[in-house]
Amino acid sequence: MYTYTYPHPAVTVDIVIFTIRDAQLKLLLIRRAGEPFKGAWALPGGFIHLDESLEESARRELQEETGVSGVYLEQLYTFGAPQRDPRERVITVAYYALIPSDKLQLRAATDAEAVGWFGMDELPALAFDHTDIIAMAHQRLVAKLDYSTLAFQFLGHDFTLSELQSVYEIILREALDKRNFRKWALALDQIEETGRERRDGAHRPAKLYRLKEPGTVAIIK
Amino acid sequence: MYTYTYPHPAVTVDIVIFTIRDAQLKLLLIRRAGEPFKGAWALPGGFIHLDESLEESARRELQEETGVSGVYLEQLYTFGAPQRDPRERVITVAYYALIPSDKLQLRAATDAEAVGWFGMDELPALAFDHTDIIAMAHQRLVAKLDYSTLAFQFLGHDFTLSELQSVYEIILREALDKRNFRKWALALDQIEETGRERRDGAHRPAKLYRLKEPGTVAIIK
DNA sequence: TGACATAGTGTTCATTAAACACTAACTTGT
DNA sequence: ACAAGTTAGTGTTTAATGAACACTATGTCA
Repeated sequence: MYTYTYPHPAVTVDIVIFTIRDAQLKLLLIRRAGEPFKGAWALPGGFIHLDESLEESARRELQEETGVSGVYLEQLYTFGAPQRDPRERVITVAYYALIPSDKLQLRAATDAEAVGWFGMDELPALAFDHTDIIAMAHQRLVAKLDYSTLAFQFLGHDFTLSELQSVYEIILREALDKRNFRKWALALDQIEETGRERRDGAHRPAKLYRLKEPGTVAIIK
Repeated sequence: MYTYTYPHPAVTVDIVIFTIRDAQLKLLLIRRAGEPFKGAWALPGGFIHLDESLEESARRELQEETGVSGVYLEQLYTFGAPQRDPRERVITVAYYALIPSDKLQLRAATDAEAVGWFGMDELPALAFDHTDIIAMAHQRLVAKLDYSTLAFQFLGHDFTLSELQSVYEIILREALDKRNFRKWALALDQIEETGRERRDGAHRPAKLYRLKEPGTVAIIK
């Protein structure tokens, strides 16, 4: 038992984990095992430990749910409406993470049927205020495409320009001009040729590029 | 006494309250009355009440410290390093607020010597991690000038274009071209002439403008 | 009525963004 | 071996936006 002289809220972290899969922007949901909202889909998350920072909590949850580490993770917003959890006052610090498609295979079927990837258009009913959290994460993601190199984090260590363009087109839901896109991407001075090529299918092979500073998301313009 | 079956952190809100005064961007600090950091300057803030939302907590603190309400307030970031408060685990949800200069006179001397306005260049040593919080708030403020009409919130109900330009110059710390600035400001389609003028001093009077939608901060371009 | 101080006003030039179509290189099937 | 199919790769022109720049207008006050 833990006692305090004044009331304390519980604090959780929830994570919106985005990836690109089957030419769609998808996010990871887990099916709730217990009450409240038992059986409903919800964002992965959980209570923070008192000896870890908020980001450490988020990375721990991310690791537990997907097995991945070292990916892009950013604090999104803190949600704390008094009745958002029917049990007690729970404040959640929401994060969002971007996972490159090639890290996904590592953990195809995690935990039987309790976890699933959902496209933004096919979200099920969600527990708590998780619909709001996802909406805000999506909004932030789209906004950041405009002024940062965030989207590069969806790609693996090396990638082709067509793959990069495809990430943008999927998230923005619009076709982009190939020549203008390539000019723009190269002018950012964030990527360089690896010297190798990707060949997959009956067509000309594509040059592979890599980020000059893989971990970094640059603010542009 | 309040007891829980697992440990809970304490949750506070802290507010970076910006205003423009004496041709400087300033923020409000209060001198801590109790331990820890007794006597040090700190951001206004306090523990949340369990029956109010985070934003309500922030507005309550803002009201208590400055007497103002109805001003721009936005959640900034949540800080939760395990040792940021020596007493117990405290997570703080930081907000920032912008106060028009003309609302300031209402509360010239609040609480004797316990409160003061400080320019960004003359910040004293601060309690907790408040230096980090202020740095992030300042960064956000500057960034938002570029893509929103946030800065308009520093002005009163009506204002001249020169006053508006001066807000930008103070925050950006650079001189702006008058003609380009005016063209830009009018092209935003966010302000309109009131039909009145401000006359103050031995020179031509300036037209007064007002926001078309006073409460709103528009995202531009 | 002249000196002073801030308000107000357009044009030119440079940079950036948007539109647009063909050739190159590989695989596969005949 | 070559034709068909598929994706990779490449420049130029035009429109829109941003940056630089100087003078006149209108008030107050001595």
